[in-house]
This record gives sequence, structure tokens and C-alpha cells, in this order.
Amino acid sequence: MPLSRPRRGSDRAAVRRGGNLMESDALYEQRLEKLRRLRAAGEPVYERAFPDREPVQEAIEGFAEGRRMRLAGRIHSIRGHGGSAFADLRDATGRIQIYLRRNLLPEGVFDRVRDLDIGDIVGVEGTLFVTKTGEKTLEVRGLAVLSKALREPPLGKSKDDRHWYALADTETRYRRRYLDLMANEDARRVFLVRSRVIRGIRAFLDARGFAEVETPIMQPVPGGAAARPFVTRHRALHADLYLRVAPELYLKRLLVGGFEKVYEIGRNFRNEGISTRHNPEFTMLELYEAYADYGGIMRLLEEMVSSIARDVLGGDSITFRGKEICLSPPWARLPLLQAIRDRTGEDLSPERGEAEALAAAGRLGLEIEEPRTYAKIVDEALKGRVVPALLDPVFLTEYPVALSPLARRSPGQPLLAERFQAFAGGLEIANAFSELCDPLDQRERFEAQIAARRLGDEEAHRMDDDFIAALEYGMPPAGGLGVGVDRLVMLLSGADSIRDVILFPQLKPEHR
RNA sequence: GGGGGCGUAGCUCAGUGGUAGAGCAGCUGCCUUUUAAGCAGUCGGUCGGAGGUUCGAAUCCUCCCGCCCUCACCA
Repeated sequence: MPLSRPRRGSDRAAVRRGGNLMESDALYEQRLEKLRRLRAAGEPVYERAFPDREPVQEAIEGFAEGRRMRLAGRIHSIRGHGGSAFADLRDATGRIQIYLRRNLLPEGVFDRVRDLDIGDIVGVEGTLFVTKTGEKTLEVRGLAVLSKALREPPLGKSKDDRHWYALADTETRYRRRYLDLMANEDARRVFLVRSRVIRGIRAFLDARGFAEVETPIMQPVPGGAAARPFVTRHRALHADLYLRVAPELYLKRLLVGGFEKVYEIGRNFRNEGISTRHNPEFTMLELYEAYADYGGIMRLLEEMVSSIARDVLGGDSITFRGKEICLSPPWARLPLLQAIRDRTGEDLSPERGEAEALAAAGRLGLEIEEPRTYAKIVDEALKGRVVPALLDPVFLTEYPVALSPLARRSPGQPLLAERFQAFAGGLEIANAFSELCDPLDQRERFEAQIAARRLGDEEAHRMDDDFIAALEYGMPPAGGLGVGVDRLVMLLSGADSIRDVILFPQLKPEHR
């Protein structure tokens, strides 16, 4: 609703619908009037491109007194001095000061400077010089007002690293990310880190012979993770389809087909709660390597993360939430049940049985929803008591099979699976296992999941007959990995919330 | 859903019972090397909403709305 134009009418009351998202009528009208004046003076606002401009960064780094340059960007501040004015111009590469002087501009052009506002987008041409206070500045000889900002952007003032009046309201920052990006240097930095991380993942895997593939986002049977799916309806097919909760079962079909190293980076969708670590749609890297196992995947992951950290941050040591974390390999390895024993003193080994686990859960004061299965108890103990303490990167290994319906059993320990999850900074960033390639065992695991579903576990897996059929044609042994890319970016950028690393995070629909 | 916090001018915020403030932004002047430009003047708020207590409410009480955090949920 606040996307509509502010109401006309009363010029004394700010339009309050939409709260701080709305400019007052008076400010809007003033800017409209300036637009009219600019157009009347022959300025074709909104109507032309500004080709052949150079990046602002080039003006700063390639500075030479008297160098002629064409620059374009948004005006972030303007300081008028009667017959002259200074303004700060910013483009994607940096900020530079421009100097506008009546007798240096073509006849009549300086009059348009008074109709410039913070937020306007201009193209300028002129020569570089240094002011008497030592600042590199463009002396403008030609000015083009390209776009007028009719609303005042929330650009604070700043000097050095101190800032005034910046946009702070979290709701506005998330709903109108463009304002956040305009106003907050740190927001821009985080999304650049994100871009580099994803590029780094691709470069790392491509260099190791992995093929990037794309598998269905709309799936007839959602699988590969325990999560509630979003449902949608395909009209022509007269069928329900599900937005994928994971690409896993399709990627494994590719192993059956003969691909040996594949990965996919893409969006998964889970119809579950939203928190600082969860967004309904999130980006996952999944990869599979035939003939490998979870040990090989551990080495791949620790190497990938530390090398990306070096590329993006220039080192593999990071400060996350005030703690120093070293990402250089090798990362610690710790069996899950031992980690739980270390933190809680309780032994949740599967052979001790569900009743014993339930008793332990009671002693630990864990609140567990029905059905209170062994798998859930272990999971609760892990998430509640162990994960938050895992700051330095660590692989927790050997998960109960009951928690891991797609993972291969450990040799000699049939109730445990060759699985690990990687944690750092208190965040779960990856999940991996030696993939189960035994179609008979897989069918039994699915049947156990279906039994759990019948008991009310809506997140349990469904039967996927076609996937079983694929396994029956023979899938090579393989190691598989899933990485929460958003969380990895959180870790590497120091973000406190997943919403700070997703450009347009899911929020409650705006209404009023 | 439980618990906590917040909501005052376009922005950032003061103001805890006496009738609404500052800086910045805006507007009007002056100012041709400023940079949180400066100087002078000026506009702007049903203090999230409704009800209540009170001689008097931004302030106290109740309910509601919105957002954030946290717990639960999310292998």
C-alpha cells in the first residue's frame, strides 16, 4: 500500500499510513515542483541514458589533476554556497565529491542546481582537481539530471566512520532493501560477500571436476529432508506438486545415470517457522561424489570453506559474534553421542533403547513434542545442549540411523550411520553422509518413516517408488553433502540473522 | 502460541503526571574551495490505535495493532 503515491491534500499532516515508509505530502510536492521546473528548463529527466561514463573508483584511484572524466551516480549530500555548490556523488564503486560553479557551467545550468535534492541521479562531466582541503574532486562543466528522486532517501550523514541519522528501522531495512543498500555500507558489504562466496563455491567445485546441474524445484513427491513442504497445484496436469525441500533424491538419480561428481546450488522451500536462522526459502549447495564416503566429504568441505574464507576475507580466521574462529583445516571430529555425553553426562546410545533415552530427556529437562521418538530426543539434546557451544568448526559424526534415513550404516555399528554435520559459530552449516545405495535397506527406511508419519510426524519422509527403482538399477557408493549457503554467508560476513544475508527475506505480508 | 523489548516530526532520538523538544532533512534569505559547511529565519507531530483513571496523560491501567528478540517449532 505505501507503494502508491502519497495522497494529495492536507499539507500539514504527514501521511501516516505505512508509518515511516511514507513521505509527507509537503516534501513530495516540493520535489514534484522541482521536477516540473527542471523539465521546463529543458532538462529531459527520466528520458535519457548516460553512456561512456567511468566508474567513480577510477576517478579516485586513477586521479590526475586536470583529467577529464564522465561520472554518474546518486547525490548523497549537497552543500550550496551561493554561486557554487559541493555534492557527494556515489556509484557502485565509490564516492567522490563534485564541485559545481556558476561560471564554469553552460549558461543557465547552475540554476538547476537549486532543484537538485539528495537522492537525485545525475551524470556529470568535468575535470579532476584537489580542493584546498585536499579532497579529490570533479569540477563539473556539464550536468545531466537523469532521474529525480521524488521521495527523500534515508541517507544519513557521515564523517570518517561515524554516522548520523542512518536508516535503522529493521522492518524498513528488510521490506525496502533498496533503501538499506543505499543507506548502509554494511548491507552492501554483506551481499558482496554473498556473491563472492557463491562464486567461490562454483570455482572450487568446477576446478575439481564437478558438473553443475539443475533438478526440479516442483516435485510430485517431496523428499531428501524431513520438512513440511509447500504445495501448489498444476492445473493442466490436474496434480498437486510440491516445492522441493531438498534436491537430494534427484541428484542421486544422476549418479545412477552415470554422473560421478555433481552439484546444485539452488533454492529449497520449507513450510516451517521463521527465525534468525531460518527463512522459508533458502539456498542450499548439494553435491555428490561417486566412490567417496563421508570422510572424503569432510576433507572437501573444510578445504572449500577455508579456501573461500581466504579468497573473500583474505584469511581463514574470522571474528563471529565477538569470538575468534579459525577455519583452517583440519576441523575437529567428534562422535555425536560423545558430544552429548560430554555436554550433558547422558548416554543416548541407540542400543540402550528408547525408554532409556526418554528417561535421560526427562533428567535433562528437554521438552519434546509427540511422538517422542528416539530420533527426536537425540535431535533435541543436540540442538538444545550441544550446538550453541560449537564455536570453532567441528564435525559431529556417527548419527543414529533413526535420524538419518538416507545414510549408510556404519560397518559394525548397524544403529549408527556414517553421517556428519558441520558446525561453526553455533550454526549448523552442513550435513553429509555416506549415501545409502542399498535399495532394500532404503525401502525399509522409507517404511519406517511412513510409520512415523502415521504416528503424526508430518516431517517424516514419504515413499518415493521411482527413487527406489533408480537404486534398484544400481547406484555407486557415494559421499553427499548439503551446505546451508545462507548460514555460511552469515558466518563469513558476521551477520546475526539470516535476514541480513537474504536480499528480500520473507516477512509477514504488509497490510493495514 | 509463551516470555521480553520497542513504537514520539521525513530520519536519528530526548522527554515517567502539568498540556511536545533537539539535531539533521525541508522551505526562505545571505554566501563562488565546502564536507555533520556556516549564519539568520521558518514549516512540520490527534506522542501506533481504542478505551479507562485523573482537574490534567506521550507518561499510569486495560485491550488491540505493528515490528524485533527469545522459547517452542525448524533432523
